[in-house]
Amino acid sequence: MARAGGRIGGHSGILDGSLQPVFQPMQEIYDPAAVEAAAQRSWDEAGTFRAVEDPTREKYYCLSMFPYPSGRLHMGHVRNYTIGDVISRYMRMQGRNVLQPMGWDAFGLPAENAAMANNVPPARWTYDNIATMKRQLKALGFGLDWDREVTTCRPEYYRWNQWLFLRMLERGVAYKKTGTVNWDPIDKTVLANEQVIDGKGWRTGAVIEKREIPMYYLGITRYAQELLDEVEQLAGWPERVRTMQANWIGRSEGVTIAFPYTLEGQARQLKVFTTRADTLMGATFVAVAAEHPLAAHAARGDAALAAFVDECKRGSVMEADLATMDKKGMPTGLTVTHPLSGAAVPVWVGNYVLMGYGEGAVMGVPGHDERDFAFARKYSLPIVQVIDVAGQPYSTDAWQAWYADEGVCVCSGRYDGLDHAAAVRAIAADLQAQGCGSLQVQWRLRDWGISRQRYWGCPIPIIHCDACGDVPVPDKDLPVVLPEDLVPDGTGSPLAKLRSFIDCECPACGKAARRETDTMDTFVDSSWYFLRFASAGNEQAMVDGRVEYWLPADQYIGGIEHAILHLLYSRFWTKVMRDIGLVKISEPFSNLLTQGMVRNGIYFRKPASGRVVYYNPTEVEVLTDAKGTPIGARLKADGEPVESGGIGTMSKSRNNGVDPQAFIDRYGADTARLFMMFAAPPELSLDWSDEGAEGAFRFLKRLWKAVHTHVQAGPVAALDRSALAPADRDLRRLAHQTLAKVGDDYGRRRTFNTAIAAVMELLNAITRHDAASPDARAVVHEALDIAVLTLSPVVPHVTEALWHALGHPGSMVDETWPQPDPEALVQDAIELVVQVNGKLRGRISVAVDADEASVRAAALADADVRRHIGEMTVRKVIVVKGKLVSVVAA
RNA sequence: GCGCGGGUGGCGAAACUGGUAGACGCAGGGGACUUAAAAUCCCUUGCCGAAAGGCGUGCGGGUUCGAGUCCCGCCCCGCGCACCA
Repeated sequence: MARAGGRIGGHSGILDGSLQPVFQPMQEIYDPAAVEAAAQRSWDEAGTFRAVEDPTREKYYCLSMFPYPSGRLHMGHVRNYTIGDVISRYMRMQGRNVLQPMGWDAFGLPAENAAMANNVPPARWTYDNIATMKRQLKALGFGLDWDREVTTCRPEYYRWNQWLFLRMLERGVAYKKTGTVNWDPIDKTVLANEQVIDGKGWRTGAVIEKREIPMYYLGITRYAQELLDEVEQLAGWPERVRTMQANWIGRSEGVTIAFPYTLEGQARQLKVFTTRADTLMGATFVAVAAEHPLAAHAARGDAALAAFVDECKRGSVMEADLATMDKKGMPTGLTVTHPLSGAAVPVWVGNYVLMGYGEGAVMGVPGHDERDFAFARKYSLPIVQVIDVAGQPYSTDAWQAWYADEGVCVCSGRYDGLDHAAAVRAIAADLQAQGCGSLQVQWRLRDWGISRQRYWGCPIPIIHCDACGDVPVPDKDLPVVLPEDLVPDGTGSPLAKLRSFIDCECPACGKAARRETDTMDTFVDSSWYFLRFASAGNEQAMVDGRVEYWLPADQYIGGIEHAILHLLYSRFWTKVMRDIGLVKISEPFSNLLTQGMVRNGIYFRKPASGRVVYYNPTEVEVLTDAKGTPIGARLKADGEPVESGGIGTMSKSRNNGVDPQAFIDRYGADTARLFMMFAAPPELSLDWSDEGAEGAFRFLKRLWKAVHTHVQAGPVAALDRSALAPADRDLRRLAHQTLAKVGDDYGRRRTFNTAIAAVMELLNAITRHDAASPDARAVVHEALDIAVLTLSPVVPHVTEALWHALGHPGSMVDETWPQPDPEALVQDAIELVVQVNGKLRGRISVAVDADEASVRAAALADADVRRHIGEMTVRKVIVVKGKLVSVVAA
C-alpha cells in the first residue's frame, strides 16, 4: 500500500510550520482536464485504491449501491458515488484500510425492452452499457477497487444464486406454491407491475387479468421476528428507514377466529384474523376474496356472482390499485355460524379482500371499522355498536373517528364492561375452549416470490420430471447457464421456446425431462453482492474468510427508494447464509445513508391535439423580471414560449435529465463532484442548477488563484506562534476551527454542504487577509494547506495539484487528517446578544470565562437594553452561557 | 387508501442540544477594470418603513423568559406499497 507514513502525523508537519515548503512550478490557469488526467494516472500507477486485507489495520468498508447498467451514468449515480468517495477518502485519511468496490446489477427488464426495440440480445446491450459507464466512473476519479468488480449476469456470479437457492430448498426455506401475476390475454404473457398502465397491458392495451401460477418462494417470514428485533437495534440507520421496515414487517398480535359452516355435508371452518377480537359480538358479516374457494363454490350456481368474481379478477395485482378502488361486494347466499352467539352470519365476496393475506377472509364489524362501516351502509348490512368510549353518543348515520378507538364492551353479553385487553383475553379463551380460535401473532410481511417468467435473469436450477417431480439440479451441474444470444419478442420468455435449453435428462432417473424456464427476481442478485466483493474471484466457494475481515459494511449509501425491499431482502439473505454457516454476521450494513433524488425543471408544450412535448432545460431560456423572479420561459430554438411544469425527479419521460458527461467534459469531474456535494445535504432531494454548477467551478478557480498568488510571492518563513498580530491570530483560529468543523461534518454529521461552505468562508478570509508580513504569509500558508487538505475528499484532483504546488512532495491521498491545534482555537472575548422580553435589543462583549453575575451586570448596563427596559421592572434575567442573556421586564 | 419523509428570502440552503432566522452559494441591483464584451474584483440584497421600529420559517391553535426546532389539528408536495431497479 502506498502510505508514506508518519511524515505528517498529528502535530508535526504542516500545522506547526516546521516544514520548509519547496514550491513546485505552477500553472497560472486552472485546467481541469490536465489536472484530472495527471491525478488519475498517478493513482492508477500506484494502485492506490486496491484494497488488501490486513488484520493489523482497522478496516473500513464503504459500499454504494451498485448501478443497473441502463446506458449512461445519470446525476443520481454521480451523487451516490461522490458521497461514497468523500467518506472513503476521509476514512483513508483517518488511517483506515478502506475497501470501496463497484459492480453491476446487470439482469433486468430494461435490457429486454431495449432488446425488443433494437433487435439486439440483452447481453450485448448490457455489456456495452457496462463498458460506457465504467469509463464514466473512472473519469469521475472515484477511488474504486476495480479488481473486485462483480457483474451479476456472469455465470461465475449467478451460479452462487443457484447454489444457495438449492441449499434453501434443502432446508425448506425455499418452497413452491401458487402466486398471483398480471396476465396479458393478447400477448399471452406475464407482465411486470410497471408494464400495467391503468389496468391495461402497455403494448396491447388489453385489460389485464390476475392469474394463479406455480412459483418458488423464499420463507422470509420465518425470519420476521429477528428482522424486526434487529432493525430496532441498527443505531447507524436513519430512524425513518427503521420505522418503515418495522411497519412493513408489521407484527400484530390478535386472534384467529373460526366461523363454522357446513358445505356439501361436511363441517368446515372459515378462518379470519383480527386485532380487535373485542368487537367480535359486532360482527355482522364476513367477506372473502374473489379467489377464495367459498366464492368459487357459490359462483357455480349464480351467474351474477360468477360475473362479479370475474370482475374482481380483472385489473393489476398492485396493492396501491387494490387499496384505492371502490369497495364492492356481493352476497354468496351462504352463511357461517358466529362462534359465540351462534347467529347465522352472511358470507360476502369483497373486491378489497386479499387472498394472499391471511386466509383470504375478514370479519366485518361495521360498528367499529371505517371500511366495514362504509361497506355496510352501501349494502344495507346491520351496524351494531359494541364498544363504548367515555359515554360518547353513537349514531349509525355517519362515521366518527372514535368508533375505531379502544373502549369498553357493550351489547356483548357476558363481555360487557371489559376493556380492550380483558375482552380480547376472555374472547380468545372462550373461542379456544370451543376449538374456534386462539391468540396469534400475525405478520404483514409475506414470503418472497422469486419466480419470473422472463429471459434476462438467473435460471432457477430445477428440472421437471414426469416420474420424479421437481428435481434440483445437482451441484456438479451448476451453473445452469443462461444462453446470451436470444432476443425476446414480447410474447413470453424466449427460454420457454428454446428446446435446447428445455430438453434435459432427469438427474434422478435419467429419463427425458424439462428444465425450469423461469428466472429469479433480480432482487436476489442484489441481496448478497456486497459479500461477493469481499470474496472476489473465488471460483470454489460463494464466500470465503475475507468476508470476516470486511463485513459488515461500515457505510452503505443509496437511494431512499430502496428503504424497504432491497434492504430487507439483503438482511434476510445474510441471515440465511449465517444459518447455513457461510458467514458469521447477522446484519450486513452497520450504517446507512439514504440519499435524496436529483431533480430539475420541467418544460413542455401542449399542442391543441396530440401528446405533450417535453423540452430539456438546456434547450430552454428562463425569462425573469427585474428582481430575477422567473416570469416565463421560451425555447431557444424558436424563441416561442414553453410552459413550466415546476421541478421534478430527473427522468426520461419528462426529458429533464442532465448528462453528467457533457458537464464533466466542460468543467471537469471536480466541479461536478463539488456542486453535487454543495447544493444540498445528502438526504434531501437536490435541484440541478446550471448557474449553481458554474459557481462551483468559480470557487475552484478562486482556490487555484489564491494558491498561485501565494506561491508566486516566494518562500515562506516558518510559523512563529509566539507573537502573532491579532489579525493573524484570527485567521489562524478560523483555519483551525474550519479543520475541526469539516472533520466533524464529514465524519459524524455527513453534511458535506456545510463542510464546503466552511472552507468557502475560510478562503474568503484568506483572500481578504493582508499577507505583507512574514508571520502573515506563514499563517496564510497554513490556512491554504488546511483548505486544500480538507477539500481533498470532495475534489481530489485539483487538491492533489495544489498540494504539490504548496510544496508537499507526497501524494495528497497518503496524508493523515490532522488534529486542530488547541492553542489556535483559544479566544479571549465573545459577543453575547441580549433579549428584552424575547426581542433582540443589544450586544455585549464579555470575557470567555466571565461569571454569570458580571455577564448579567454587563447586559443590564448596555445602553440599548436600558432604553428598552425603560420604566419597566426587571423580573428575571436568564443567562445562557456563551449564547445570550434574556431579560424579562414588566 | 396505507406506511414514511418534507414545506425557511427571487432560488438551493444554514441554524447540530428550545437560545442572534437566512451562514455559504446562485440569481438580481450598483460600481471598478476594459475601446467594448467576457472574465475578475469591490459594494449591496427577507418584507414593510424616511427612521425608530414592526412583520416574517405552509396554515390555525398551544407550551415557554424564548419555538424553524416541542405538542394538537389542518393543507400541500415527494418516496414506497411486494414483478422498475
